[in-house]
Amino acid sequence: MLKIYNTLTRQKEPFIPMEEGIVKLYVCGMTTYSDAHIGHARTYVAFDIIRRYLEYKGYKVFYVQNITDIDDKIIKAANEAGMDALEYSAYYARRCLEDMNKLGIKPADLYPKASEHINDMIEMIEKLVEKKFAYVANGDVYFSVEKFRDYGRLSNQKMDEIKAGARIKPEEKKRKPEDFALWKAAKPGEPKWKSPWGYGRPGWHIECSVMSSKYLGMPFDVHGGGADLIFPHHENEIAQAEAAYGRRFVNYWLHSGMLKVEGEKMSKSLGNVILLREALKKWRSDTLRFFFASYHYRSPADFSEEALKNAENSLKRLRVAKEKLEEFAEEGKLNEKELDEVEREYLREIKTAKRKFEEAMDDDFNTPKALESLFDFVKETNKFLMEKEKPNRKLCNHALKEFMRMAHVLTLFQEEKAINEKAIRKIGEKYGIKGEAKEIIEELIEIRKKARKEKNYKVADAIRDELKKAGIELEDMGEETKWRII
RNA sequence: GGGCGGGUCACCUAGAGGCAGGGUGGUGGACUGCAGAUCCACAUACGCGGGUUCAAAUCCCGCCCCGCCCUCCA
Repeated sequence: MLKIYNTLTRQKEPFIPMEEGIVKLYVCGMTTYSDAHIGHARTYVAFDIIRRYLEYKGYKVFYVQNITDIDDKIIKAANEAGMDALEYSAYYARRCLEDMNKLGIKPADLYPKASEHINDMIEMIEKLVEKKFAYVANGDVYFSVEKFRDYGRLSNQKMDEIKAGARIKPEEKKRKPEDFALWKAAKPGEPKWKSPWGYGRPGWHIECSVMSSKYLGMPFDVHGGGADLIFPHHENEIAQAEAAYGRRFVNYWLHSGMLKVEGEKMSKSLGNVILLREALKKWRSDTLRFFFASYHYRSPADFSEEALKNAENSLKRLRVAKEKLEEFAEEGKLNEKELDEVEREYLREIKTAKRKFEEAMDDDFNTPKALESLFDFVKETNKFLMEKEKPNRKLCNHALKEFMRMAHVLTLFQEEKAINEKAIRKIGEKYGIKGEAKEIIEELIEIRKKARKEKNYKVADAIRDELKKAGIELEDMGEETKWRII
């Protein structure tokens, strides 16, 4: 039974979707006025894993993630760059999705853009005005927070506390400080759309209420986002949608913890914002994903050189075991009757690991705990392969399949590692070998084998070192030498 | 000031009344020409001070420290 921590109730609740077997998931996407940073990466990996686990459990997941392409910051940045705001945000939206793709995130089913849903937003705002939850002031439209009784429930704040922190900016025409804009009258140099209140543009919060309910219905199952969005963004989303339609908006609210860098918060003023594309130059995407998976999604995570190095080493342990299984694995139906006692024991361990994995993930997507079961699995695999010179190939195949199913939920081992062709060819040249990188490696291993036989360890070690620098690790197993990409 | 989440070995991270789990790193052993990988073993941890309890990392109170939010941040 899957249990999920619901921000709305501040406790873990059994997960029951509206429609059996189907999960409707909405996650707040990016405001695209610059490249994605590793904080975005953290959030979207977290929800990618959540989505994958739901799919693992057999749910059909419909995943919607919006793109905010109308926003003060976009307009400001575009104006500074002398560009059209929508073109500017489209450019960054493309880059952000590209980066997420490189990170290895499974794309959402739909990426609706705010600018393409203006009419839907106007409709919802009209409804709110009609129902007196919103008021028009000089071309602006504001939501009247005091009209919505439940306001503050998600962020667990009392109204007077919210009021105490609220301000009215000079250009705003709202009646109460806690009110928020649904529609803003156009100013010179801003993108604008025609509305019943004159030309203008939507406020930020309305797009999510509109697009999520449009594509997922109301109520829908899961709404997620970074913890920084709980207030006011998600609080406002609830107010808008529930006031407009008079019924519940979302059943489960999920929030991912914030990412720090070297123990400090990541901020432009500290100058420690790390862009995802920069991080990807330094770390492999699967290292980054392992790193994110090694934290529970609700906890704050700390991006540090040491922690990433740690992740890299840890992941290698999993990978080596996986590759060992791959060597023996052979398609075919596993016949349990053919197994001997050692093999049966291994089969039992596989089942145990899988059970523990599911228990961990069922407990509010506890990925660090789920990783434990993968490491258990690896230990048992290593022991098993150590004991069996010729392990049952079907059993290895079965083990590999089970392992990969779990690993894939945690976003691991999705892509084949590429050989650094250029570097290998260069080494090949040195030894007078031509051809495909793989052939070069095989030949180098032959040369080295001969050298080792002659106890010419200088040559043998040189080849090993050079290959290692080119990303190929050799492992001597008696007579045999195996290689792997690192 | 208010709301929320934290402080667990050298490092990263689970656990939330009953011998503190996993990974990285370290040390020793097996294997090895060496290295790597692997296995076995070992060491090291619950921020501080009170309280409740047969029993507290876990519950309560106080304090210190860190992070997030408090009107447009994932």
